[in-house]
Amino acid sequence: MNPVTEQPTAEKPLRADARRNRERVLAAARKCFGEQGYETQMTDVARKAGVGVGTVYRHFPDKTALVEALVAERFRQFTEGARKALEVEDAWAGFREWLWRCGEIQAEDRMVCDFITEAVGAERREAIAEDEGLAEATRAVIAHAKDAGAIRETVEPEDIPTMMCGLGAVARSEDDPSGRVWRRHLEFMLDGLRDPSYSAK
Amino acid sequence: MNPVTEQPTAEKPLRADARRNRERVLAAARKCFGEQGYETQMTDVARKAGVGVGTVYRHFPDKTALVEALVAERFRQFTEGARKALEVEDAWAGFREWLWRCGEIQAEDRMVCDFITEAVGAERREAIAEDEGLAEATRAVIAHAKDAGAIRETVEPEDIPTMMCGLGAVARSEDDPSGRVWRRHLEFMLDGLRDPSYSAK
DNA sequence: GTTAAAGTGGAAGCGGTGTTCCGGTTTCGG
DNA sequence: CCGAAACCGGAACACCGCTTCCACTTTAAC
Repeated sequence: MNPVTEQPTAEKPLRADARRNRERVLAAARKCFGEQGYETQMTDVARKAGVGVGTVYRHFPDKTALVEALVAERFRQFTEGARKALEVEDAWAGFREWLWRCGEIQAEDRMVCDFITEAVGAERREAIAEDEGLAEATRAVIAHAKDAGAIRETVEPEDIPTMMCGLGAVARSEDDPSGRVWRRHLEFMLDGLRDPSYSAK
Repeated sequence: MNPVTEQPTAEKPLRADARRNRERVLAAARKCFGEQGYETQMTDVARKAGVGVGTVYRHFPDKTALVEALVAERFRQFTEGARKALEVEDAWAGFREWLWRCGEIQAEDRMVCDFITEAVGAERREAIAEDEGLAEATRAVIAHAKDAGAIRETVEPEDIPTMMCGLGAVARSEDDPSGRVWRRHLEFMLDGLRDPSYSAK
């Protein structure tokens, strides 16, 4: 009744069919956008999900909202990877494995590549990174790696999104089915970040 | 008269006004595409050039043809830079300056970034690189740098287009007016390519 | 100066994609 | 079991940008 009490957090339970369809749409979207990136059409998603376009729009106000929902999931995975990196014994190994994981994720999801390399304004990108705890987690990993002397002192947290941008552009390349190209690219970049005087403990 | 003699190389001199307009279109296109990349509209180019769209289409069959004409110019600059790299005394300095120059070019032309990172199929990209002598020049620079021990033995010519792809994605970023970000990125990549045991002669 | 060929401008055509709208259907509390 | 509310499907709509088309203008050869 009181419009104030239920203003921002107005969580209303979805009807059974609605909840099912929402999942179907999300699953279909993950697949379509993962393969075709931003150029995926809303109609494709609807068809794949076995629902009408109207249903897609009922759950997501527009294409951007759907895309951001998908991308947020991926960003959460990036964050999770960063947390794991902090727990690895050897700081360099943790750092390296984290970026590697990020590469794998990009390689198997064209949408996240498109998103990171462009597709939407930088503000949204940063907002989502912040929301999903990625910005903070990145700072932590960098600090940790620096403390251990694993990466150069000149490396800054902001260098990571930049690298992900470059890596994303490479990873979404259509003619790299084996992933050989992006792996080489990442390998060179890691060499550029590593502190030359570091040796695993 | 004989259709055979003038078949493939049928160079007909353009009328004076046509030649003038062609130049205007090219100049306008360089500016528009340079700033806005592939999303530039044909109408924009026409307006900027002070001609009708029809005139643009008279000189270039479609948008792709216009884009490729512009990009070919840039690729020629890449090639030219590579040739200069071979003449520099210190192999590492030559190599480094070349990639730096490539970065500058990408930073001031969003279209070439779009082209290198996507926008068109890889076949066209490779075809133009071949046409403009870039592929060959790249092989030469890599070989030269390796001979001098400036870059790691593991570096291959194909790694350069890959790096340019990543660099292009970074360089076209709208929020990097000073170029600080792409320069840092390139610097790290160079560190990854450089042979650790090399010292300038 | 005359005329045929070359060139021009820009309105209209067209294909493609995100989004809306609403008659019909499903859910679920009472 | 009933009815209101929530939900669904997909045709229709709206918009946008590349490309075409042709009546009109300019060039340049004779």
